Order: sequence, then structure tokens, then C-alpha cells
Amino acid sequence: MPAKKQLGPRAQRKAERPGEILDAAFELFVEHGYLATRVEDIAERLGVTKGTVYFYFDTKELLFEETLRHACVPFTDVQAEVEKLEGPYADRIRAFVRVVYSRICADRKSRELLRLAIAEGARFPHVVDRQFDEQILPMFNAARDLFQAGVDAGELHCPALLQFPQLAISATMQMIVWDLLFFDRKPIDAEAFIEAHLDLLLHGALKHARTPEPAEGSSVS
Amino acid sequence: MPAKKQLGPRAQRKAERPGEILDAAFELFVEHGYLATRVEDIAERLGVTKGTVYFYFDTKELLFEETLRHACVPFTDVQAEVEKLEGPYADRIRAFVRVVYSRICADRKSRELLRLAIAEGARFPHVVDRQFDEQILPMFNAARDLFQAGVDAGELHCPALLQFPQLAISATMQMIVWDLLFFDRKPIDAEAFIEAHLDLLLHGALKHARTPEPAEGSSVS
Amino acid sequence: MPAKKQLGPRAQRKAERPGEILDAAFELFVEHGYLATRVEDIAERLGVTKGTVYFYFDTKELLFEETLRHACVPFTDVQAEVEKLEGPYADRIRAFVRVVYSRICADRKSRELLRLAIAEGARFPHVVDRQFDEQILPMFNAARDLFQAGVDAGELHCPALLQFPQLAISATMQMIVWDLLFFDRKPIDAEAFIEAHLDLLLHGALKHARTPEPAEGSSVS
Amino acid sequence: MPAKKQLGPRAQRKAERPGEILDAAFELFVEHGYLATRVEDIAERLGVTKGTVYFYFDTKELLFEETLRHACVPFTDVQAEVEKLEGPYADRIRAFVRVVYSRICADRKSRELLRLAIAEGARFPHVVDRQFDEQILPMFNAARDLFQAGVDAGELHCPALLQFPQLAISATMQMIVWDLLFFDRKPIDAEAFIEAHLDLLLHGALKHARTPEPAEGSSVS
DNA sequence: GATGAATGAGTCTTCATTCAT
DNA sequence: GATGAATGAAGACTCATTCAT
Repeated sequence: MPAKKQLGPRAQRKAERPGEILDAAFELFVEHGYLATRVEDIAERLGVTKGTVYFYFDTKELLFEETLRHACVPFTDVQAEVEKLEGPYADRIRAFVRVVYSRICADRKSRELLRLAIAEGARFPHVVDRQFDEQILPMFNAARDLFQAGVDAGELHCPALLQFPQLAISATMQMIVWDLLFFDRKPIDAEAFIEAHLDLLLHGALKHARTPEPAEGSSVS
Repeated sequence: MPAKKQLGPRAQRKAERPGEILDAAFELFVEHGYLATRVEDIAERLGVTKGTVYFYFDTKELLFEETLRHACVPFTDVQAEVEKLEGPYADRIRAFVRVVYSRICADRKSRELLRLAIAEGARFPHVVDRQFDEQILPMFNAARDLFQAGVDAGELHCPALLQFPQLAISATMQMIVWDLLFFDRKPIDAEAFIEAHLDLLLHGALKHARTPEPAEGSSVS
Repeated sequence: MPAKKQLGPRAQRKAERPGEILDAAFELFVEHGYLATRVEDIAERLGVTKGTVYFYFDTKELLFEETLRHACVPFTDVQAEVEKLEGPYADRIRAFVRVVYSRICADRKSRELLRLAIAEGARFPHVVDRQFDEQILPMFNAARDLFQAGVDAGELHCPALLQFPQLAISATMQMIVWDLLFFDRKPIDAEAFIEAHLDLLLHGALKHARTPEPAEGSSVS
Repeated sequence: MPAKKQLGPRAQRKAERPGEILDAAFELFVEHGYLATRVEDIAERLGVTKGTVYFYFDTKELLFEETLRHACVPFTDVQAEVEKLEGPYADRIRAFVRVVYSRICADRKSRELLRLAIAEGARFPHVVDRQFDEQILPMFNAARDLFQAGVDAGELHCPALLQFPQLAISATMQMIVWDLLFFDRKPIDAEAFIEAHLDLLLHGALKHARTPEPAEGSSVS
């Protein structure tokens, strides 16, 4: 960690501006959508004028694309975390789903990003596709590997999940759609929702089902 | 139904116009969003001019709200269908989920409606809320009643579904989000997806689990 | 000449608008140039608003091109007039030059058009070239034919004019350049200027020089 | 001339900067016109930034005026050359026209300057007028003196040229207009054009017409 | 009922100009 | 001297809305 080059206040400002603009743009694009957000509004939120925004980004469209890029939280570590999981596969799956939930659904920025992708994605398909290839697909593949390992270990029986690993996080998506539609007018207890989903998910995915019958944190001797 | 023909061709035309306009508006609002759709485009699709649209709808905003209202397929019969279900509860749940799927996900109009609700809902919350109260909530309540009946009959054990009946259709939602994001650039076999979801859902929802182990159409002796 | 279809005042207005706009645009483009003329100024001169101008012309650039096209006085009749000339070729040449002068130089609109072509032509080369092919070149060819006929008739000896027929109207061009540069700050007697040019031109173009015969105020003994 | 080197490299730079800026500005103003040329483009061509240009010139408008002034090639020596001419007046006129041609028409900078004066002169009339008074008028007066001397010597008969000495260079002007309009899309052999002009000019300007004596490729049996 | 010419507020974008560093 | 981030006035263009015909 060598100290950052000692920047003058001017240079420092310049280095920080683009990020500041993208943050402000993200908020407003998320809140009002692409078309309904004025470049001037974005500038205003920073206390600068439109000219400044255009100094850093040539067009509103480019600004939007950069905004999406900037808002992406790298999911690469999700993969890493999945691979580090240990213990019974039921617990690994719980851990996986909770990680995804905390990344996509609980993290305001990611949630809003998805909102934006759904609302404006038709206008910028290449941005959505890039995001898919770099973030979503690897995550699903990591999930599939996890499920396969569970099957191989004799702990899981889940052809459905091997075919569609994304089903493991369907509740997360549903949670977000709910949020997109009703915002905070029809609140849901998100934690409880995810746990309920896990309950349903696991007792279908486990090969050795709940014969003696416990639930929530189920374990087999 | 022959009553319709009582009207002269002129009067008939007049009676049909609003519906025609709303259909055309729906297509365009869905395709481009609220702001990017011009009133003139809507008129053009019908072969009339702006003035005609404004004759029937005072403002673009009102036209949009009417469009959403008009596009709503009444779900009341979903309730009715659920109540008519008979046989093992596993099958009833399958039937319920398939009905919802065919109504919301397979029906293009409903799917697009959801797209529109997500993309523009923030601009028209009251329209979304009305739709929720009149369509979504009753459907969920019907689902909850179904699950409760299954529990009472000793066939189901699913506190999760009683708490969040919408989990039964999480895959349907996920399917739509997928479609909204990737349109037809990353196609999925929707039927297989729903069946996979049902497989997971049921084997977690059934009180008498798969002890001896069958899957897919599982049955106990 | 069947009477023009009886147009309502509305339709009549619509039919006249484009021409009115082009006239106003011509004045302003000529006066201030392409870039310095605002679309709103053009509208204002007509007592309408910019929206009206854009109703008839999609962009400022198209409006400019149409303006040039609209301002073009067809030169085709110059050709016709040249072909009808009779009498000694000296007189025919005088007549030709005077016609060109009256068309290009004395006619305010044509003069301004040339001004515009010089000032903004680099921005719209295709417009200039079209004008050249359709107007200028035929006129020069007609001139060359006239000179050739004079040579054949034994009245002219002018290889220079056969090679460069445009030399016959060089003074007209010079007059316009003068006007472009100094407008009315350094006025010139245009009629006298053209006559002086003709004096020089002819006594070089005539095969039988001025030995016996004097012309235009020049005399020998 | 060695005095220049007394300055340090820094000071020298400073002394040269204004001229460099004006040269760069000239190129760009000529190519794109006043309004379409950005101050930043001018700076960029020099490898400096806007601020530097503004250090030397307070406004774009002043920069433009200085650019015109700086681009003016002093015509004073044209006068001097004219006065040094000897021999038959026909030859003196040829020499005069050729000098003017080489100065105004063949010299790229002067030609472009005229283009600029025509295109933008209306915006800066005082600059054009100054140029006229200091450069054009003296040149024309020198020409008139030459023609008068020829008349006095009994070699010329040209009231037209005495009244409008500029007619002697009308072809030069026409050549430039041609270039302004068609650039290099309709090329002309400039040398041949000027010679043709001289042929016409002289055989009208010469008191003793071409009866006995032929010139420039013209011959009578 | 339908038309479509006209309006004008609103938005993106450019660029001459300033000034702290 | 030079830099270049920031300003803000200005201009092209759009489109919801009106209303005379």
C-alpha cells in the first residue's frame, strides 16, 4: 500500500469527480428512470452545473452506461465464498443463498441496479448482456458445481437444481420484484421470506428427506 | 350478443375506438416505455391522428392509466378455479401453479403488463396498488386457503407457504424477470423451468416426504 | 389554367407556409450566415414560433438546403434567350452579357444566393455542385456556342473565349465580390462598370479590330 | 537580425507565441469559418490549451481580427514593382496582371484571406475597410497611373480601364470565386485562364488594334 | 368526430470565458 | 506563463396539448 501520490486539492478533486457524478447519476436514474432524469438534476445534486457533467461524460447515454458499470459490485468473490464452504451440503446451500441475498437483495445498490436493468435494459441490451456474462453466469455455474458436489456426496437429490441452478435464488428475485412494484407500501419481512424459501428449497433438495421430522436447521444425526 | 349490431356503423366505430386506442397504446407503452412513446405514434398505429386520441383521453397520463387498467386480465377466475380443484393436494398445487403460470407468464399481455408495472410503476403507484388489491391479494389468499386445507387434511406441512403463499409462484416471477432482462437473447425452456420449480416446491411442501424415494410424480404406495 | 382548387383558408395557409418560411430563411441566412441564424429568428420574422418551422422542415440543415434550392432562379431561359439573338455578333455578345448581369448581379435574390454559396458552400458542396451542373454549365455552353458561331461567321476571333467562356462575365463576378466585401460602403456604378467591361471585352473579341469603326465613346480622329 | 538570439529560450517562446497562435487560427478560421472554429481547436493545433490562447488574446473576436490583420501580405511592394516596369505598355500590363495574380490568386494565404473576408466580412466590416484603404486602393491607383501613362505615351486607348482599373484583374477575382465555390471539384488551369484573360484585355486596351500585328497565337493569314 | 397546424415549455448539448492552482 | 475544471448562456430539436376548420 504505497501512499497515493500526493495530489494537490485540484487534482484530487478531478480524480474524485467522475465517481461522484456516477453516484449521483445512479441515485437519480434509479429513482426516475433514464429519460425522466435530467443531466442538470444530476449536476445539481453535486452542487455543480451541467457543464461539469459534460466535461467528464460526453453524452447522457454514455453517462448512463458508465453509471451501470460503476454500480456493479463484483460478484467474483461470491464464487470464491461458495468454494470455501464446508460442512453438510444443506448448510452450504443455506450459506450460498444467504450470501446471494445479502449481495443482491439486501445491498441497496445492487437491488436498485437490478431495478434499473429491468426498467431500462431494453434500451441498453449490451450493458445487460455484459453484466450477465461477467457476473450472473459464473455465479450460476458455481452454484451448479455446489449442487453437483452435494449429489456426488450422496447428500442431495436435485435434478431440478442441476438443470436450473437459478431456482435456488428465485425468492431473492421475487423479493426484488415485490420491492420494485410496491416499494415500501407493502413491506415484507425479507429475512423471514428468505428463510421460508430455504425451508421449502431444502426439503425438496435433500435426498434423505425429513423422515423423523425436524425443520429449520435440519440435520441427520 | 346480437345486441351489438343495433348500432349504425358510425356509432359502432365510436364505441370501439377507445378500446382500439388502448390496445395500440399498450403495445407501444410496453415496447418503449411511457416517456419514449409519443401520442402521435399511438394514433399512427391506428391510422388516425393525435386529435382523435385526445378526443377520447384528456392527457397522455390518463391514457396510460387507462391502458394499464384495460390490459388487466381479471384474475377472479383463478380463484374460482382454485376452489374447484379436487384430488390430492400435491396435484392441486401443481394445478394452481400451472394456472398462474399460464395466466401471468405464458400470456404475452400479462407478462408485458408486469414489465410495464415494473418499469413505470414508480410513476403511477396508485394504479399498481389497485391492481394489487383487486387481483394479487385475492389470488394469494386463495392460495393460502388451499395450503391451509392441505395442512388440515394432513397432506401438507408447509409453514413457509402459509406465511408467504407467493413463494409457490416464485419461479414464475423469476421467469418473467429473466424475460424482461434478456428478452429472447438468453432463452429458457419455460415449461421445464416451471416443472423443475414444482418438483422442488412439492417435495418440500409434502408432509409425508419421499422416504422410499421416488421423484417426479411421486406417490406413496 | 384551370382555377386552383378552391382551398379553405386553412389549406391555403398550409400551402403557402413552406414558401413563406423559405423566403424568411433566405433573408436571414444571407444576412447572418448559416450558423449565426437561429431557427427561432426565422420563425419570428413570420410571426410564428420555432415549432412551426420544424413542422415543415425536419432540421435546420435541410431548411438551409431547401432555401438554396428555392432561391434558384431557373437560368434555362437564359439559354433560350441567347439562342434567339440576331444581328451582328458584337451586339449578341453585349446582349448576352447584359442578360447575365441582370439575372445574376442586378437581381437581388440571385446576388445574395451567390453570396450564400460562397460563404457557406464549403458546408454544403453537393448543393453548390447541383446548382453548377443545372444552371452554370448549360449557360457557359450556350455562351461558347454563341462565340463559336461568331467565329464561324467570320465576325469574331476569340480563342480565349472559346476556351473559357466564363471570361465574358468576369466583370459580373467581380461586381458581386465587390458587393460582398464592401456592401454599400464603397458603391460602384454597376451599369457603367458592365459597359466598361463590354468595351474591353469586345474590342478584344472582334476579329476585325476597331480600325475603321469606333464603338462606345471610343473614337480615332 | 542576430539580435533575436539575445533572448533566453523562455522569452523567445513568449515572443513567438502570438504569431504561432495567429497562424493556427488563420488555418482553422479559413477552413471552418469564424463560428464553427472553437478556440480550443486553435490551441490544440499548437499543442497548448485554451488558457494560453486567452492569455494572449482577450476574446475570440479580437483573435479573429488580429488573425486577419496578421494574414495580410503587404501589397506595398506591388506598387513598387509596378513603378519599376519598363518597355511597351502591353508588356507592362501583362507584368502587372501576373504579379497581382501571383500575389492574390496563386498565393494560398491571400486566396484564403479573401475567402475569409467574403464569408465573414459582414461581421467585421471595419477590418475589411482598413484592408481596402491600405492595400487595395493604393494598388488600383498604381494601376490607373500605369494605364494613364500608357495613354499619354500613345500606346493605350482605354477609358474603361481608367475609370475602373480593377477590370484589369477581373479574371483573378473570378478565378478565386471559382475556387471558393468548387474548391478542387471543378479544377481550372489557372495559368491558361490568366493568359486568356490577358489576351482579351490587351487587344481591347491597345490603341493600335491587331490589324497588322498578331499576338498570342492569333494570326491573320 | 376528426384533423393537423401551431404552440411553447422542456431537454440535450456546445462552447466562449474565467480563475484557482 | 500555462493549465484545465467549471460555468452558464445559447441554440437545436421534441412533443404534449390546443383549437379552428
